[in-house]
Amino acid sequence: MAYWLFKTEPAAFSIDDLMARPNQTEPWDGVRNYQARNFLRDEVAMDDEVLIYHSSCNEVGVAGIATIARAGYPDYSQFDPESAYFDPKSEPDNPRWYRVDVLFKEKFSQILTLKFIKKMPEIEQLPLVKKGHRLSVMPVCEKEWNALVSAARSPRD
DNA sequence: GCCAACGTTGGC
DNA sequence: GCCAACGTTGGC
Repeated sequence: MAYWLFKTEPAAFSIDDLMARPNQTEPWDGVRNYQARNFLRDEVAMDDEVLIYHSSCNEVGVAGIATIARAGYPDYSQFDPESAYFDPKSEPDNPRWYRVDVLFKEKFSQILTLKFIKKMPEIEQLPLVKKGHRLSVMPVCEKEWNALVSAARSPRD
């Protein structure tokens, strides 16, 4: 069992959108970064747990938890010329981009803000807090996962 | 909207 | 294989 953090812009897709989906499940598509792709294709596994992180919005931070309902498989949007994620250089017999399915698990009553996370002493290696990081799918170690989840569930100012 | 940091592209 | 130019990310 591994832990992850996935970023999303809530204006496009938020934890509330995931909660409202039929079966509360959604394909996590549109990831177009090779390092993130490698995680989705090779490492993210069924039943892994995922922090859903809201970026580029009013309240930047971790909004809730999802689990992996399906491990990596080709992201069909890369072959759809109508899609914003269309990639003309990707070949159907050798897909360049992968996605997973996520299942809603929990919405925190309060966003665990990036500002708060940066002040947590337990958070040392999470790529999120490194300067200039741009990774949209990243691993979270167990110690940091536990610290983040317990902070997110605790009342704070 | 700004802009620093970063990843990707493509000419050589 | 180098590296400048370009496009994107993402916090503020």
